Amino acid sequence: MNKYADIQAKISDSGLKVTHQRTVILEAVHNMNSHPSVEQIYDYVKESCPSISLGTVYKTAETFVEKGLIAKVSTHEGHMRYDPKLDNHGHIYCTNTAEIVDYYDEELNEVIINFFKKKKVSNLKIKNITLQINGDKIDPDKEISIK
Amino acid sequence: MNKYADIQAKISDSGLKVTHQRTVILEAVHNMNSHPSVEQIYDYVKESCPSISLGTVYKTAETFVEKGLIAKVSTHEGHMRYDPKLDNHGHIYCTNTAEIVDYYDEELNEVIINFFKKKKVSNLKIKNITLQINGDKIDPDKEISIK
DNA sequence: TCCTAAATAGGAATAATTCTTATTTAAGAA
DNA sequence: TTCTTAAATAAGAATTATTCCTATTTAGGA
Repeated sequence: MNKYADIQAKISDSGLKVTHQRTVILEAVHNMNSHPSVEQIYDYVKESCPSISLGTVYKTAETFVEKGLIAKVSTHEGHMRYDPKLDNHGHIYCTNTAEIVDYYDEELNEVIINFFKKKKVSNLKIKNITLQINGDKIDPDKEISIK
Repeated sequence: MNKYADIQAKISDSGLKVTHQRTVILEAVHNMNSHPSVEQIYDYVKESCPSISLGTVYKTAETFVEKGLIAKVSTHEGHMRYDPKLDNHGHIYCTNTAEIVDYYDEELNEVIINFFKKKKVSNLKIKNITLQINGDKIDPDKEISIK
């Protein structure tokens, strides 16, 4: 019984060696629920892996992005954050609190997908499409909702 | 007859002192036609203002963003670039060449605007909405087109 | 022309990220 | 299981990006 079994399966399936560092880093990105930065991942994984080095976290996060295990999101300020969710969704970035909030809308997805079906982008191999809303959170103690 | 007249009017109208540095920096962002980075702006303006300091370019670019004279765009890699165009448009970011290409589509604009009219985002003061397509340019010598 | 608050140059300080290399380790082969 | 080896990691140096500090300069109003 290994609580990391599914995480390790993902790493292995992507063709990477399963190391303790990679396991805890991928688990962190999945469980932190906050689009963490490298530094935040580092702080989190030090609990279960105190000797891990920051360089390893940088390198591993990028490796996971290359392998399609996680996604990266760059904030309006140009800071890199990581996201375990690989499905189509948008991001709200709060410029005052640095929070990233996911939002899902099937209709909006469809409209965008249809747009790029109809229009032809030539000479470009599209990797991803991101719709990001940037703004200030008005009351920092309350949630942002979209409905 | 001052070739900077319109540029300087913009600076002045936004409530900022009109300095030579600000003038050439704003002119650079408008005329470089390439969503330049701070470093690129710095190299460009050194021609007409050799003693300008890099710190001034950093500070001035951010000041212009605050005043709404230019926009900032963060690439998929988290690097900051500046954009003189303030109207609604999307960006294609080429991950292999670091180019940013503008694209305009009235229909897509409308769809997105309508979405945010219909849906209510609460507790957020929206500053801007960006739709960015990230991908590799296939033939680096040819243009990207969208039609 | 004078005055003053704001802007700038220059460089130091800090932060973010990548690189280097010796050591360790995963995982396949024997 | 043990051996082998290429790949991964730790640690910290190096590099790059950005901000900060302060003395000097300057725009623009009085």
